[in-house]
Amino acid sequence: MSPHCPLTREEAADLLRRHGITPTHQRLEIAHALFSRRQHLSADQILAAVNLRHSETSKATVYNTLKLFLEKGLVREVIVDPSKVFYDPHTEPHHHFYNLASGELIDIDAEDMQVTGLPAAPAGMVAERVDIIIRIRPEATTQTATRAA
Amino acid sequence: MSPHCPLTREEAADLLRRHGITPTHQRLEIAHALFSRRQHLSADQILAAVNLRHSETSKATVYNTLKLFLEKGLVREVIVDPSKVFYDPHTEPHHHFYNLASGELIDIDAEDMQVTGLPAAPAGMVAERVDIIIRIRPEATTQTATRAA
DNA sequence: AACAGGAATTAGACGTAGTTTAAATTTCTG
DNA sequence: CAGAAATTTAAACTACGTCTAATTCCTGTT
Repeated sequence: MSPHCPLTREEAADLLRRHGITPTHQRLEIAHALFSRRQHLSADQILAAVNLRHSETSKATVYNTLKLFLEKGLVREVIVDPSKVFYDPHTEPHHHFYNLASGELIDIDAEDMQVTGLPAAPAGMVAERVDIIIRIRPEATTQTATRAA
Repeated sequence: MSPHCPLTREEAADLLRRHGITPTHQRLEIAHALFSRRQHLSADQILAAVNLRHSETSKATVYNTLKLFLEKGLVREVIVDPSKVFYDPHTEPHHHFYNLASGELIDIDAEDMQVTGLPAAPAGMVAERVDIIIRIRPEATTQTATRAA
């Protein structure tokens, strides 16, 4: 596992600067929320986390900042749930388990996996990223839908 | 390529009945939209396709029907775009290219590919499905964001 | 044909994630 | 400090999808 420590404000500011982002108060708060805990959070959850004590950051800023972080390669979007996007502070190549029951995401290191037989991208296209999502669910809770067929 | 012919109303009705779905007029229209063209459509596009000539099917029915088709295993959801869900009439195991520029989805036969080193699902969990999405984009249009870092 | 009853459909109100806008505030620079 | 540029903000807005309650359709019975 990579050592993503709780990180101080100094370190967070440095991280932003290294990515060409002016470290404002709000951006530091958001960076802190994402990088201190090692989790996948939705914009909603980040907004809540940042304003836990006293409201100090607006919804617009959270969305602006996440988009900025995304462009600068600081975070990744994880699109697994039709109702919301998750932001992933882990940017090295990796994949995900997605727990359908709880909505929880679990990282899978890409090094452990091999994909062969990947077809080439269509003419004039380049592959930007390969995402593997394994949707999992509790063993006991069997869905009736399939059995009915 | 599997032979998904344009299919007559008779065949469509049969397909629905085999999946335990009462074939109503609206459901046949929707099935036809999905299965005659071999495409991935959003609910929006299906609504438009079905009502091309004269409006005859409501938004609520399109959503109801797609959910029903999903439960009965007639279609699959493809979640690649944060803003809308695509419905895929192809239910055999396969994966997708997702064209970030155009929003177009292209099937990749699962037989051609091999994934090794897939970790086991966490205790008490079963894998329901493995989705592989290859995000592609036009070669020429290079994004500046990565180079800036 | 009349009718009862359940399934399917519907318009329109609603909820919610995310975007936009225009103004206010902060930050930077000379 | 003045002025400009960048950032943040509240609030209005858009769009996908859901819900509700009423209506229509279908099927079997008499």
